[in-house]
Order: sequence, then C-alpha cells, then structure tokens
Amino acid sequence: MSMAEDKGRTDKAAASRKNDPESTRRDILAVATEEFATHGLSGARVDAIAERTRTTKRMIYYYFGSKEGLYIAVLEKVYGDIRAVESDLRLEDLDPEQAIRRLVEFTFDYEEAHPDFIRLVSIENIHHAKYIAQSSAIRNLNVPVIDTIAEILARGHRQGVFRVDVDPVDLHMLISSFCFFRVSNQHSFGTIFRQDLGAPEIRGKHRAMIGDAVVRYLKGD
Amino acid sequence: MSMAEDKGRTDKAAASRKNDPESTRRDILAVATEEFATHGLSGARVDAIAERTRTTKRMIYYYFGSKEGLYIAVLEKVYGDIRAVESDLRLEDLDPEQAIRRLVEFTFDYEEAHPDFIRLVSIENIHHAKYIAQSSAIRNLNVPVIDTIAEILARGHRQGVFRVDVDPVDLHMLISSFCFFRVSNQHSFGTIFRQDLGAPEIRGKHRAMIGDAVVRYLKGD
DNA sequence: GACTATGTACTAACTGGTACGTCCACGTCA
DNA sequence: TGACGTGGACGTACCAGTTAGTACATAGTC
Repeated sequence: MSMAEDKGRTDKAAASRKNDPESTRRDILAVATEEFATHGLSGARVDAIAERTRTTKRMIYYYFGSKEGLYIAVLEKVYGDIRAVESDLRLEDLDPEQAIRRLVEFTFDYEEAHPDFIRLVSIENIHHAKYIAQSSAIRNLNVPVIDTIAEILARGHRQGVFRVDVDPVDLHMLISSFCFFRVSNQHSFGTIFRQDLGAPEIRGKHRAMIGDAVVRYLKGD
Repeated sequence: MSMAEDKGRTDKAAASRKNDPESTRRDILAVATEEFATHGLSGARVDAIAERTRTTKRMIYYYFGSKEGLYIAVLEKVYGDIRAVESDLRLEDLDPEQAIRRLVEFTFDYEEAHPDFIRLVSIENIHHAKYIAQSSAIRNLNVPVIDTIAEILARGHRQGVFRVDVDPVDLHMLISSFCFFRVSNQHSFGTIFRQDLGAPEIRGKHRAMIGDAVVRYLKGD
C-alpha cells in the first residue's frame, strides 16, 4: 500500500479537481452494484450509472473497459463480501444442533440483509452464469461455509445426534434455497399469495421454520 | 427516391398468403416465450422474435400492442399452464404422508421440466413483479395447490401423523423453494460448487432429499 | 517531464415503434 | 353463381430516440 488513507481530505467541491483513483473506482462500483441489481445487465444503463457517480462515463471505461467488465467487477465485489463474512463464522464451540441452527440463522439473516446480492445472482443465472465462469476470481473461491458444514456434520455424526448421512453441499443447498427464495421471489410470491414477506412476524416464522426443518431432517426418524 | 417503384413484385415470397390469425398469435407467443426466458425483458429483441416467427414484427404490434404487452401475454400463458396442471392433482386417495411425497415429486418434476417458467418468474421478480401485478388474470389466480396442501395437512393432523401445525402457504414455500432453486440457480451453483445439477443421479438424490425433509418436518420430533 | 486521471463532445449502430399500402375471407346482391 | 366491397390480417420500408463506446484535449501528481 502506498498513499492511501491519511491526508484528512475534504472531498467535495467540484471546484478544484482532485485525483483520487481509489475512491473514484469505489464510487463507480457502488453505484453500478445498485444499477445492475435493479435493472439487470441489459436493463442497466451506463449513462445512468455515470450520472449518479461523482465522475463521468469516461472513467467507467477507463477503469473497467466495458459495461460487461464493470458488471463482472460488481459480481466479484459482492461474492468477495459474502465470502469474507462466511469465513468468519465461529461455530466450533457450539454443539452440533445449535451450530446448525446458528448457521441457518446466519444464512437467513445475511440473504435477507443483502437483496442486491440475491438479485445479482438471479440476474447472473439468467445469463447462465457465463460471467461468473469468466471470472477466475469467483470461479476459484473455495466456499468456506462448506467446510464449516462438513465439520458440524462430522461432529454431529460422531456424537450420534445426526443419524442422516448427507453431503455438505446438499445441506447448504437445502438451507440456502429457502432463504434465497424468500428474497428472490418475494414479489411474485407476495403478489400471488397476498403476503408481505418483509413483515417481521412472517420473517420470524420462516426463520424458525427452516431451522426446525433442517434439524429434524438431520436427526432422521 | 420517394415511393417504391418495384410494383412488379418478385412473386416468390408472395407465393400464397393465408390468413390464420389464431395460429399467428400462437406462433408469436411461442417464440416470444423462448426469447424472453432466454434474454429477459430488456434483453429480448422484438426484431429477433419477429425473425424467428413465420410472420413479421408488424403482427406483434397488431396483436400485442407493445413489447411489454407481449411479455405480459407470455406470463399469462405460462402461469395458466401450471395452474391447469396443478388443479388436476388427485391426492385425496393417498394417505397423508404419501400424498405429501407425491406432491413434492410433482413440484420437483414440473419445475425441472419447465425451466422457461422458472426463468420467467425470476425475470419477473427482477422487475418487482410489476407485470404480474398489472395482469388481473395472474393476480387473481388463487392457486389450487394451496387447497390441496390444506386438505392433506388437515387429514394428517386428524390422523395424528402430522404433529406440526403449519400454514399451507408456508409449506408450499418450503417445497417450492428447493425445487425452484435447483433450476433457477443451477448455473451459478453448478459453477461455484462444480456440480452438474442436471445429472440424473444428483437429481434423484435431491428429489428424495426434499421429500424426506418435508415429511420429517411435518411429523415433528 | 512523464505518466496517470479526468472531462467534453461526439458517433455509429441499434431498437422499439409506425406510416402506408396490399391482400385475404366472406357476406351481399344482382 | 359471380362480381363486389368491406373490414380484418398482413408485409415493407422507414424513422426517431437511445446507447455503448471513443477521439481528443487537459489537469493533476510525483
């Protein structure tokens, strides 16, 4: 690192131009994340992004090369964020059942709190995940939550609390699918079944429900 | 060079025109379903749809008014299709546990077999389901599967097999979320976890897994 | 002075939508 | 039965607005 941080700069004033590449990049990325999450890749407008930035369209192409380049950078950012949090889970101290419940609640809360991430993943799947496939950064991230699950399952098995033998990836999918769906499909589901999935009491009910379902599944008959 | 002078038309394409409004409409709808499911609302191109039709762009606007009008017509079509099949479920003759398993398998198989439907629902959620909200036809379909579930749950409760009290809509969500996710997120999930979710053995494993999970959940501790 | 960062003004291609004219099907009436 | 004419079905060519991307000039920084 070289000249980052410090300097106590007063960054405002379009009056005198300040070169601040790091924050220009961050600014563009933040706005782009919102725009892509809201409108999708083809629906997003580069001009619209530029307008809400404190810089210009020129800079988008200067730093990211193309609309697709920017989109990939956004994907790498949001995937990086979730990985960072995931690897910080500390579930080793809990007993297996409690650990699973906490994991479910973490997943539920994280996805609930990051609808932009959910939307971007949905959007990316519309494109058959071809941009994820293009990004070695994303393709190669070994997802820490899988190791966490594997460890809990092994422990639960050893202790005889979990009688079912299940692949950690499959269990992750069982947990994640419900949490993801609640957010990704909230509008269609909400409209058709006349429910507000954002309401706190429904959220709490669902949070408990998926926890119960997973734990009972693992305990077997 | 104003008016076209080629009155003496090359009568090869003009071989013989047949007026067949019904099939023209169907033709357009079928092509549009694929295009919208593949590229999304903003990614779809009216010209691309017209090209793959046996008619022209003019007819799209003649019958559907606008790109969005066509999109809504597509949504109504696919939602109509699934409702038709759902209302044909006959699970009253099975005992509650078997009925639930069959329902899960039906949902799993239907969503697996209709990725275009899944994709269109995902796309619609990107748009906050605003086109579903616009269509009274879709908005007003009270989904028959909910009644089916309610009936099974009541029966299971009465017989003492299901010890958990659960809202039919919530149970539908538990079932549907997993089946939906497997299809909607197959590309990102497949890329990141290096799995081919389309592979028959994985499909079979997941099909059994969600069935087990749901049944165990309902039976309670 | 050299290299990076930034702003302005522009364009070539695309894209939803339309003006306008033609053709087909079918009922009517001589 | 056959000419006719009317309204819906259809095709061609085109336009006007939009949009990703760029040429060029300049300012900041070490």
